[in-house]
Amino acid sequence: MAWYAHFIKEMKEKIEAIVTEALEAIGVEAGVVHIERPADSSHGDYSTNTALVYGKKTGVSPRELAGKLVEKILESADSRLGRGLNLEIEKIEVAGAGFINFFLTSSALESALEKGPSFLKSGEKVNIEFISTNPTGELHIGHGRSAFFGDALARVLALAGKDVTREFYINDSRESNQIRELGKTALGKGEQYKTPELEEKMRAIDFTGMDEETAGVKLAHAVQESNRKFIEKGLGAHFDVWFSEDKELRASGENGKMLERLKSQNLTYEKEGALWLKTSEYGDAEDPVLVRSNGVPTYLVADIAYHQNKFDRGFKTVIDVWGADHHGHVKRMQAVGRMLGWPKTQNDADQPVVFIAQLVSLKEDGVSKKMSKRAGNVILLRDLVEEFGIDVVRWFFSDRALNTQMTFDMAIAREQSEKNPVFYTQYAHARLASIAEKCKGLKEGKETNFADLIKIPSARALASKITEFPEVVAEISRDYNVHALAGYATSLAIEANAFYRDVRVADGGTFNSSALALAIRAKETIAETLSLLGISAPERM
RNA sequence: GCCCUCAUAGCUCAACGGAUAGAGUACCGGUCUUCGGAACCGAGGAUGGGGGUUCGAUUCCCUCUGAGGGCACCA
Repeated sequence: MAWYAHFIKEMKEKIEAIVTEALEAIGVEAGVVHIERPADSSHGDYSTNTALVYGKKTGVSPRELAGKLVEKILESADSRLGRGLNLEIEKIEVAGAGFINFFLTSSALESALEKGPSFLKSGEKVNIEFISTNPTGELHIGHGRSAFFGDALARVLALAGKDVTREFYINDSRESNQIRELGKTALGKGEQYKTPELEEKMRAIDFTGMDEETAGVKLAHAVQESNRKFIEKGLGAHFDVWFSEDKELRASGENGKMLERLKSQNLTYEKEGALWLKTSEYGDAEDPVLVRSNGVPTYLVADIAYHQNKFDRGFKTVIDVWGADHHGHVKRMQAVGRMLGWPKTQNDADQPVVFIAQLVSLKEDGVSKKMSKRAGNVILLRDLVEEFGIDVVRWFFSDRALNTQMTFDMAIAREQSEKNPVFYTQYAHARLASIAEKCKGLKEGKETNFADLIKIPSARALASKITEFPEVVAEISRDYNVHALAGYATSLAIEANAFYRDVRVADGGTFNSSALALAIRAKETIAETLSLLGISAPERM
């Protein structure tokens, strides 16, 4: 945990500690102190708005308070923190409305770069379920959001030290209407879900003698199998568990057990021949039906049993990534969670933790259209990947927040794919790789120490930006803003290109060793960030 | 009718309540025998309307307008 410890546990927290201590020395009761990474490198490596926040409480102007704080920090630095502070922080200044900016010494930056990133393993068991498309057809572009968000989030959480299980829930219960409809189609008694691809799968199966449910499950498994292959090979998303509703909840009797439990705990009642669940007593808008009047359970029984199953397997955090068309179920499942006593998250939030991916709408000739299978205007994820490549598609879906409403225009997608920011980032990586390769055949030149190198602003900005990596990962593992990865990768590429412009690593027959080391760390950090997004970092393009 | 989400540059998107609201793309001007020009530098261009809270609001609250989604004995 060297680098992570150095910069999060030591540097960031150390600054937080000395600011807090300075506040107390002035006689201010200190609460939360925010330490940030300023966007502008001229504002230092770390920055705090403490004086602005506490200025009013002390009746002093923010700038004046900031000045006092800096004075206290400098005063107590040697006695309280020893010589360490002087070795790591070169300059503290008051700027703007009253910000206090901290500039690291070159040796602090250098040692951070040398140590490289590593993370503290918490081993907290996290389950993340995503995609979970019905086994009635192929994945379309709407599934792309939850697919790439879930996959990248799982990668980030795993890197941040959590024990992550990625899970896919297969809605293959023979009791579901979808499966029955699919069965009808299989037996030639319906048209639901029929596509050329589905018909091809139907021809490969002998349905004679099967009832609708059996035929539906059979066909669903064929669809599921090809979807699974596409998800793994085409999308590069890996799942640890493929959870079959039909086998592991219905056939195993878990659904029945859950139903009995709900009844015995007096959480249900009968009305109009159906069995209802009292979720409204736990914050839900209205009570849903658990068992229909025809005796068949609804999806809800299985969904409750499924989530209970996850908690029973020891997961502390249970995450679901759903489409916006399911957002109405969030409150319902969380009401069930309170009902059954599912544990809260570390931040005392309800479980399951649900992320809602806004739906994707289509645009053609400037006109918005609703994506509809029946109208035939569905864009399959498969087609997108085939046309643009997985890197472009992944970036396209990952560089924006999950709650943005994206409209998809194929013409714009084509135009943008050629000038996609992902190429910009990959290009910066390839360039750095090329430099490193070139230096292998050269001798080390003179006067190449790091302190001199980072006198060049772009070199310093690049070094500082690289050291942000573990903080970016840590922050995403807290706030789940996966799209910040794309932004970080882009800013790394921007800094790398500026560095390339200002610093010659290889010149004549020799190379600058500290510049080369910085270039290599930049290359590795870009690659690692892209890899969290599931995007490749080619050595040459 | 009720509920959820969203509205930022011509376009696609950023911005823990903070510093001059940032990128990419498009358009305009420049760099140019390059450690890889898929690059670099410069210019113009934006917070839907109206209130409120705050030292400070794109961000929080209210309201209006517009867009998407939900409100099944479908999943």
